[in-house]
Parts: sequence; structure tokens; C-alpha cells
Amino acid sequence: MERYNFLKVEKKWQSQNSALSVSNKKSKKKYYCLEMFPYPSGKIHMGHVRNYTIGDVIARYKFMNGFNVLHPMGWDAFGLPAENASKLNNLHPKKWTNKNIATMKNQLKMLGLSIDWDLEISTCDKNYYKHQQELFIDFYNKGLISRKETYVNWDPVEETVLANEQVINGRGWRSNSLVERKKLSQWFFNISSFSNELLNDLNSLQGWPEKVKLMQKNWIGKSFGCEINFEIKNSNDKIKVFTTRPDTIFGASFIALSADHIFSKKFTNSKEFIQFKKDCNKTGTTEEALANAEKIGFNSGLSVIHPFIKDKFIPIYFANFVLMDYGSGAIFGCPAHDQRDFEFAKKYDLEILKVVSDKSKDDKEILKEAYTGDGKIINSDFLNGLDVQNAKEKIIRVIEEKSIGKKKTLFRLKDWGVSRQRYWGCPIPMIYLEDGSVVPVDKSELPIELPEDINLNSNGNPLDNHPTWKITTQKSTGKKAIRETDTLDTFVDSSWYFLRFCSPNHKLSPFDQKKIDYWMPVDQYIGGIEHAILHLLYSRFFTKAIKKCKKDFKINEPFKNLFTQGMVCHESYKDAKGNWLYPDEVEKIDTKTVIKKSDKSKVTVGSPESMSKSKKNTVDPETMIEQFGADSVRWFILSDSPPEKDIQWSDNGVVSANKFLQKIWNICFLISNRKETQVDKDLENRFNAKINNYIYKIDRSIETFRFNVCVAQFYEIYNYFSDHLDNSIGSKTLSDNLIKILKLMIPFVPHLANECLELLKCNNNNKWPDISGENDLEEIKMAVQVNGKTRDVINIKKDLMEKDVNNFIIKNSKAKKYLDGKKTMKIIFVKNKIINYIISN
RNA sequence: GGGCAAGUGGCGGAAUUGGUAUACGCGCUGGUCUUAGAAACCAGUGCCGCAAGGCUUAAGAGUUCGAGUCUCUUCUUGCCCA
Repeated sequence: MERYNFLKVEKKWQSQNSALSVSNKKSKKKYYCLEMFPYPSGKIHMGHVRNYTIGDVIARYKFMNGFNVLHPMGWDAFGLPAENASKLNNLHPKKWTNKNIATMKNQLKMLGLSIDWDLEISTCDKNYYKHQQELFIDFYNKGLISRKETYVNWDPVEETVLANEQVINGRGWRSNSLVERKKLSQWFFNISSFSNELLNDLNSLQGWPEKVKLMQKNWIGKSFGCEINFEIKNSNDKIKVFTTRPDTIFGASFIALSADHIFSKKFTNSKEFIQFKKDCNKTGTTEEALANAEKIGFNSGLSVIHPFIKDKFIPIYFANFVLMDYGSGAIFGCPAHDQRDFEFAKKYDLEILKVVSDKSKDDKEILKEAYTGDGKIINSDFLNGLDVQNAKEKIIRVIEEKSIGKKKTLFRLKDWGVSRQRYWGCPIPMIYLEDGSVVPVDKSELPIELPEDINLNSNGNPLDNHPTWKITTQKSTGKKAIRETDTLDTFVDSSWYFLRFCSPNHKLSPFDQKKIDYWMPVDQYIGGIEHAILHLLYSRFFTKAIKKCKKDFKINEPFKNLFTQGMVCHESYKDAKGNWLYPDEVEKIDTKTVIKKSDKSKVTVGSPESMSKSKKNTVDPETMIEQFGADSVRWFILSDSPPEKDIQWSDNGVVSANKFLQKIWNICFLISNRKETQVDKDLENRFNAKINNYIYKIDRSIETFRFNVCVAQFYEIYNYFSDHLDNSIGSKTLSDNLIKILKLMIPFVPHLANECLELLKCNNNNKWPDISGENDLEEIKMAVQVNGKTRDVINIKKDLMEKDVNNFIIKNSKAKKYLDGKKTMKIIFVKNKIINYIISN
């Protein structure tokens, strides 16, 4: 017998067109299977392998079930790493990117994915970003984009603006440098005006994980609050304050204003105020940064009159933890029940009055921190005795009756700042005229192309530094103009690529509406959980925004079903000096000892975590494919853990996958050369039935993404087959059943399965075997319990009634000895499953 | 601090959704074949016990004829938000 030569076989099947031939028969049901496209960073990693293998299983499964399948792939090709690499290697971002794309495309092909490469797109291709610029202009004309001067998170190392979500613990997500607050004029997508829609439509996404929907819900963060107008003492002015805790109004002990509040104009000549404002800018803009920063304030010397206690005056401060873009840029502080207010009050020695009773504590006790829980309202006149929720409702009612404020809905979701002071991104198609007005370029001028000659080695914005690029004229008037030199956030690129895939070469507009009508929405979207919030939210926003701009566009939500796969993890290794080591630099002596190959010194093993270059706990997919074959790698990555959970990479696992696939090949070989035996019809029937049950189970497991269970079933099937090779089952029966099983294996290990099917002379590989449901097995196993304890398992004919089962047990079962001489009080009988005797002692 | 998950052998995990707990794989142990190793194949492998048998799904209680699954309490871990 020849050994299975995966190198030869995989090449053979890959040289044939791997795409699932998409016929455009409209009569057929469509299936759009999409995996998140990769950033072309250089090489693919195991995370990609997992993502795309899962997608491939689904795409091939649906194809074999008769669907028209769209299974495209492209490149999220703009982004900062290209510029960094360019500075390092003196290679133009475009060249660097295209080189990486070529490498990674080749690697993906090695995996044997059923991708239609004719649909390939790249976001840095002008034929792609041209249409993105067109969408930008459409959005602008619809009022969905605005230009705002705001404070932004400024990364001083990257010299760029960061979105709030790119700031982690007050530091840039990539550079890890402390983020500063800086005022800049920026382009914004008005995503916040879609807050309600984005929130409510989550309910329609039944194919999304609850977890992701919850994360989006929290991110949008709808809350109710109240605006209150405070009268300023000895003045006709009022201050509009926003609060989510109007129930604590009687505990108010100060008013805090943003340093940018309109009242700050009164202090423009104060040196102290100017210094205070400077200090404020050291604090970031995220909620977290505001919560953790030291609270600083500036006493305005003014005060307001408490709206319900006429002789109570409350001082007005400016404070660093209040931002202009939250509410009205003014809050009232209730130190007893808000931690930030508490810290502020401690620092400036302000009154701390409890107005919500903490059941577990004495109300007279001095607080060590703010109490934010529920409780009965105290010290609050007409609110006393109510709980927090009722107090909120009552006080809002009173405030509205007295016309000193009103109820307001607030969203946590902010508008999406998309300007980036970067070269390698989509140019924003706007121009500045000499009269100061800002207008879109004429659509006929699109694409606004990135210049190829660019100097990336100076500080600041590369396009702005380019000698000629920004100088232009307005087409319609011939007036002199300057181009916008910022480029778009790369999240914009990935917010509509799934639409472009439906007609990737369409020239006139971003997409062919007819194709959208057929293919959209994406039936199954697959990607990492790390995109649970931003990418998915932005894509949802884009879909809704396009719907606003284009009459015929009827899609409301882009992704019908979403699956988020877990990460690929590996142990990390450190030598005695504390240097990280790659897995192939170490050797395992036994289960406990690991040594460094080069000098045999002992190595410390770290617990498994997500593969990352910095910890060198990576395994290169290409090496693995060369060593064990793509099928083995695919098989292992699907086998060990449920796909939504993290998986631990194990070389042993791939080795055993490889061994198993060899066994499948062997058994095909044996069966195709098997001599006919005397046939036992009964045995054959049972064999057929059993295989049918397996087919049913595997089919169900694929539908529910339980690929690890599928793999286990395949192992069982193999064991079942090899147990029956010597039995009186006809060779044709064995071969026919094996063909069915091999077809089930095509989505998992396409090369091997197709090769085996060829060996068994099966040439109808594209059709999924019939699922006739769970077949009737003549015999089933039934548990016999006495007082709830299992005493025997009997093989018995299916569908027998209680009386017959009972008779059988009394004659044949070893459970009988537990029943002898005892009185049976009751028998619980579940057909085909269990019989339970309740006896008295 | 708040929210959400989840805790099953040495390890990854399965359990038809309240009905035989530990499928399947890894690892380990013994054997066959080999000069030897590798590969392959066979057998064993939750714990206690010579055995009969008993115990076991983080811990404890509850509902039930019957609980890994449902309810409550506690503990631990992970993720997201602060």
C-alpha cells in the first residue's frame, strides 16, 4: 500500500479551480459566506487559518446543499504599519502592501480554501477607494458628515488622532504612549444620530451571539436623565446642567463646568484660569481617563440658588472631569453618591450630604467613598422615603411642572471621528476655498488619488507636506482651492467592503444594486470577537446611512448571522536569562521538563495565551502545511475545541490529525481492493442504519458550528468501519457508505476527501448525502434503574412497551437481584430510554 | 465596582437539552513486531477497593422517581465596561 502523499495530492486539487462555481441561477437560493478580510501584515497567522477554515467548512457545506454560494476574499490594505515599514526598509507603502498581499494570497491558496479569487478587492486600490470617496460625498450631501472642532485623543508618538476605543488605560493602543488632549478640526460621521436605530435593530439580529449584542447595547449606552436650569445668585444668567441622578438634587454641593463652558469667557484674562485649562488638557478624553485622573478645579467665585431650597447657595467650579460634549458641559456634584464628585469635594472641602440611605450602614457614619447603590431617599424634603427609581420619576415630574428643566435621553455613543493625519489611507474628497468655505470635489474628479512620490520621514502630516498635491482648483468655478490633507480612518474602508464584493468590478457606482438585491445581506459573517463593537457597529451604521442616501437600497442590517471564533493560543517559553524563545527553539524532554535546543539549558514554560510576535509563542502556518499538509492543519484546528472558544495549539494534535488522515486513506485503499464476502443481510441493515445516524448527527453539528463534535464523530465512524471490515458486510455496502462519509469530509479536508472519492470511483462529489433523519435501529440500549441508580443496561428491541420491557428484565437482567423480595411501589418508564423501579426497603 | 460567561479525569473536551456522566482525541502504562528506535497494531487508563461494591461533574443546600443540566447560597476563573 502506498502512503498518502499529501504534498502531491494537495497540489493536484489546488491546481483545479478551487472556487465553488457560482452559477447565477436566480432560481437557486443564495448563500453569502463572508470571513473578515485580513490586514496584509506580511504572513498569515494561525488566527487567519482558524477563521478561514471555519468559513470554508460553511461555504462548502452550503454549496454541496445546493446553494449559490458567494465566498470572496480581499485585503484591508490601508493602515499605519505600511508607513512604519516604509520608514524602516525604505520601501513604498504600496509596494510593501502588494508584496504582502502576494505572499498571503499564496498562503491562503495553500490551505485549499474555496475562495472565488475573481472577486478579490483591495481597499488601497483606487478602483475601490474611488467609490468610498463617492459614498463620502453622498453622506456629506445628506448631512451625515460634519466638521467639528473638538478635543481629540492625541498620540504624541504616532502623531495622530486616536478614537476613544483606541485608547486603552489612557495609552495609545499601538504606541502605548500616554495620550494627550488636543483641539483639532476633524471630520465626523454622525453615527450618534443613528443611536436609537442602532440600538433597537439589535433586536432583529437573531443570528448574532447575545454577548455581542449586549456589548453593542452597552457601547451605545442609552440612559435617561434630566436637564435642570440653575439661577445664578445676583444675576439674570442661568446654567443648564445635565444629570442622570436628579434624585440626588438635595445632596448637591457644587456645580462643575467644563473648562470650555461658555462661562469660561469671563476668565480669559485670569492667569490662574489659563494655567488650569492647560492642566485640564493633560487628562485624556475617555471616561476611564476622566475617572482615574486627579480631580482638579477652579473656583469661579459665583454660586447658584438651589431650586428647591431658596436659601441654599451652591458654589460654581470649573473641573477637569467635565467635558463639553457630554450633556451640556455642566453638572451638579453630589459627593455622597458619585465617586468623582466625592473625590472633588474632599479636595476642595465641600459639603458631603447623604441623600440615599445605605441599608447596611448607619446614616450618620462618615463616608469613606461614594455610595452609588439603591436605597431609600433621606434628607430630601418631598422625596424622602422613595427608592431611587421612584424618586427619579417624581423629581423629573416636579422639575417639568415648575418649568425649570426637562427629561432627556442620552447616549454614550459619540460621533465617529474619521480624520487621520496619515498618508496611507483614503484621501478625503473635500476642498477648502479661499473664502473659507469647505466643499466636496466634483464627483467626476474621483478618484482623488494618493500621490506616489511622498516623503514619510518628516514629522507631521505627509500629504500636507507634499509640495504640490494639495494645490488644486474647484472644477465648477475654477477657483483656487486647497485639498483636505487628512485621510480616512481605516475602519471606513472595512465598513462597506461586503457590499463591494457583490459586484467588485462595477465601474459606475460603489455597487450594482441588482447584485445587492440578490446577495445581501451576508448570510454568515465570521470573525474575531475583538471586532464585536467597532467594526460591526460602523458597518451597521454605513448600511443605514447608505439606505438614507439611496432610494433603491433596502438593506437595513448587513450581517444576518454572526459567528465569533476564539483565539489560537500557545505556551510561551523563556530561557534562564529571560529571553523569549520560539516553540521550535525548545525541546520537550518529558511532561515536566523543557530545554533549549542550542545549549540544553532549562526553559520556563508560561501558560497558554494568544499567539503574539512579542512573546514568540507563534507557530507559522506555512511551515505546518509543508510538514503535515493543509488538511492536517485544518483538521486539527477544527478538532480540539469548540470554535467559539480559545484553542491551544499543539504539535501533537497536528501529528495525530495527520495520522488519522493517513488511516482514512488506508481504509479507502483496503475497501476498494476488498474481496466479496458472504453477506449477512441483517448485519448490513444495521450497518446502514448506524451510518445514517452518524450522517444525521454530523449534519446537525455543522449547522450549529460544533466542528469539534463532527471530528469526534468521524473518529467514531472510522473505528466503526475498521471493526466491521472482517464482518459479513458486502463490499459495495462498505464502499457506498464510505463514499457518503467522505462527502461529509469534503468541507473539512477537501484534498484528501476528493482524492479518496476518486479512488473509490465516485465522480459526483458536489452533492451532500441525503439526511433521512435518525434511522430506525432494530435494537437500542436502555438503562435499568432501581431507586434512581443505574443497575444494568439492556439491549432490547426498539419501541417496546413497559410490559414487555418489564418481562425481559425479570427474565434476563442482572438488575433482577435488586428487585427480588422487594415490593415495587412504582415504575417510571420512558420509551427507548429508561425504566426506573421504585421499591420499598 | 458593575455586567456577562463559565467551572466535568493528567490535558482538550462530549453528554440526544431533566433520563446510561466521562463519547472522541491527546498523554500515560503494558504487549506484539523489530538488533534498536520510529511507525503500525492490540489491551488498559475518573477515584477508592484484591473483590463484591462504593464514591465522583468547584463547594453546600433544594426541587424531582431521577440533576453535569433547573432553583438558591458560597468560592474560583475568564471576558467586556468602568
